[in-house]
Amino acid sequence: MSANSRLTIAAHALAWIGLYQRQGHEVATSEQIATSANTNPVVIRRLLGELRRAGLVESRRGVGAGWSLARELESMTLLDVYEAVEPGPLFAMHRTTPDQGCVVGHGIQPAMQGIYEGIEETLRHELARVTLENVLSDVLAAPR
Amino acid sequence: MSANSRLTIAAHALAWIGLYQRQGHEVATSEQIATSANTNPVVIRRLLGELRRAGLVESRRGVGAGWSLARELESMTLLDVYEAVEPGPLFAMHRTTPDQGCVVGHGIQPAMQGIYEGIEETLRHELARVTLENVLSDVLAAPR
DNA sequence: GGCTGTTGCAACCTTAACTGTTACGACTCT
DNA sequence: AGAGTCGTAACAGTTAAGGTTGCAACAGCC
Repeated sequence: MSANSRLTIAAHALAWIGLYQRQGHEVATSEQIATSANTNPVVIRRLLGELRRAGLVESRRGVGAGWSLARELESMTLLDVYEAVEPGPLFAMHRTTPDQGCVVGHGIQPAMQGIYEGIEETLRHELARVTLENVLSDVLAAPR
Repeated sequence: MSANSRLTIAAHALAWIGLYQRQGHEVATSEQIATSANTNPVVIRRLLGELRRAGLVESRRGVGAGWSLARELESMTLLDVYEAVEPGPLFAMHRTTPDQGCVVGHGIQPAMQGIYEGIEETLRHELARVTLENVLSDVLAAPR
């Protein structure tokens, strides 16, 4: 499957901002987060832009600009982040419509649709069980 | 996320072979399956090759060649198919190692690893609940 | 023994998504 | 006015998947 690191990087950025704010700072810059995640600031800005549209972070422009949390880490779950950065469904249907004259070709899409919906619902439930506060705690609990 | 139709096509192929065999035929050809799935026979052969390595189907060569089920549809689950055709994990880590000198950069990977493993375990459990017999029943239950 | 139909597999192209990078305008504080 | 940072567009590079063509290998049949 597509090795998709968007959720990982987004969680990284949120944990970084949260920790930085607890250390007394107002805002974090995309430059700082990018250094920690070992990537490009534009990548971080793009991701945080999606999180802002979802109401998870806020940004400030001008001198002293940067990013801050819009809510407490306790109130954010991985599901919130997942929905903000992952557009499509987990499993896709055929790229081209199967043969509707064939019994299987005709019935396969509704069948798989129903199955996939149940599975994705379970996935969302699991993602909703993990808060970003949990993530940060786990991060800080790592042996050094 | 990656729109990955491999699981869908593999399930389609298995359901097709299963139904065809119930209609009294010995083997199904990649050509027939490709027509039903509206794709190329080589794509089907590649997928079925992976299912054969997983012990789900068998192939015969020469005249009268084709594919047949290696087990009953009742004994195959979507997890079997998923493991056969999806190599990597659902969520990926950073493409480049994060800054190990940063607390978050150092702890994020083990933290997310643990979280992701739990989620994937749940996903596998859900996939294991659906047999290919369930899939075929749903296919045949679709309104025409 | 040759013919035929199908698998097995390699090679290549196209497409799509994501990442990385550069560039520059917009904004706001000093 | 200057400076630092966001916002965003544009483009190249990478990877995975799907689609296509071609052909050798195989096995049954005449």
